[in-house]
Amino acid sequence: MSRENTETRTKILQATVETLEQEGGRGVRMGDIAKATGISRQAVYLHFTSRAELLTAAFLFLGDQLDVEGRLAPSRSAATGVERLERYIEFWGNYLPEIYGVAKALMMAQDTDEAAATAWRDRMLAMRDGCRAAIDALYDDGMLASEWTRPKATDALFALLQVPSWEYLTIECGWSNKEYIRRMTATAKRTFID
Amino acid sequence: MSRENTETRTKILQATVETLEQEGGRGVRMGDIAKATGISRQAVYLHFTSRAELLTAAFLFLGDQLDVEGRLAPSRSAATGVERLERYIEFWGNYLPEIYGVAKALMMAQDTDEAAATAWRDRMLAMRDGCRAAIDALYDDGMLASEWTRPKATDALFALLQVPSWEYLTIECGWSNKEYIRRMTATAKRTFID
DNA sequence: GTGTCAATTGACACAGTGTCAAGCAAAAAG
DNA sequence: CTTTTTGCTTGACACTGTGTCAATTGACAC
Repeated sequence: MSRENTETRTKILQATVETLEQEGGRGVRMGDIAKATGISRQAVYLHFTSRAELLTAAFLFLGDQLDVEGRLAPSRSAATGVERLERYIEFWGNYLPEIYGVAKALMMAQDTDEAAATAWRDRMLAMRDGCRAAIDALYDDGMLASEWTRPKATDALFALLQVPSWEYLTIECGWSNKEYIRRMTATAKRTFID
Repeated sequence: MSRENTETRTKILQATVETLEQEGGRGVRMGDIAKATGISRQAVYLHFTSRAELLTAAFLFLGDQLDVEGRLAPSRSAATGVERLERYIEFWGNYLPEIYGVAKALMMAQDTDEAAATAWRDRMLAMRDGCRAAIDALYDDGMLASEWTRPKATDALFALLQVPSWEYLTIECGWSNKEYIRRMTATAKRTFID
């Protein structure tokens, strides 16, 4: 498992990300990834013990490539709670389409694979933390609507931003990503700000 | 396929519903359902051509058992748009936990099975219609917030009520069902009513 | 008795994951 | 310039779960 940072390992991850992105996360088998990488199926297992581990690694790999930390900076440096909320939703709305393929595959693997479930949960907890920070910032400004406690508002904001919800609105309903961000921001502000 | 309404067919559906409810829709195989029914695995295939067909039939069967139509009546007979919205969310919040097991199984089958995907989509379109009706009623009362068109508001309301969102808030975050209904109603009212 | 129908049993094809062992080729080490 | 090591290949195989097929049984109907 995970023979350090071999060149091949990176090529596998790259191919995984590309293939999943292309297929929308659906129906991608270990053999497909091997073929896309240009190696044998068994070679993939020399670097990743299981499909779940590969998907998890690919998700983290993509996160690095996309510079999540850098993208979160505008939200983190916001002057007000409202601004922080706005910028966080904007980050999320721009980030989601880029991770969608890999995220979808990991979500789907969740159903049958315990390891994938844990991995996905961990990743989502990290995202939830951004929601918590935005809500806390609102609260510190005295702007959090009185009906919400901070934990409940965090739960609700994160629920609002769930992947399936984005999936439904953009892919199913045909909303543009810009519209998704605009309307979700408006909804969040109406919901959480007094 | 579907040899009319044999007694065995009903027993299979009943066992399917119970088993899925019990297991939260996860990890239930054709053989498990056969065992729960007290028949052989092959006998199940005498009544349902595929797992997808069985799950779909179980979903409809459960819908009848739970009297969806009857439960929707309060929302349909609401005097005002606001009331209609409130009652629809209340219906949905009480309905969802009861169908969760079967719904989850059908949702999961979606990922690999085209027939299951279509079946689930159809069922959800029916539910979406309730959202549309509630939004239309609001609009007719002149209460729909100016930033929303009726179709967009329908999309958004339905997205708010997605199964994964409910799943997250109740199962993951531990919200009671009552709290889910209360907070979702409040959120919807803040979002869609001017 | 002879059909017919529902269900049983057991075998099997198929897809996909994951494992194992033998071999091979090129780089590293003596 | 051999030997060893490393990374990969090839091919076979176990396992799980779905769906199919054929032969058989048992009951009830005519």
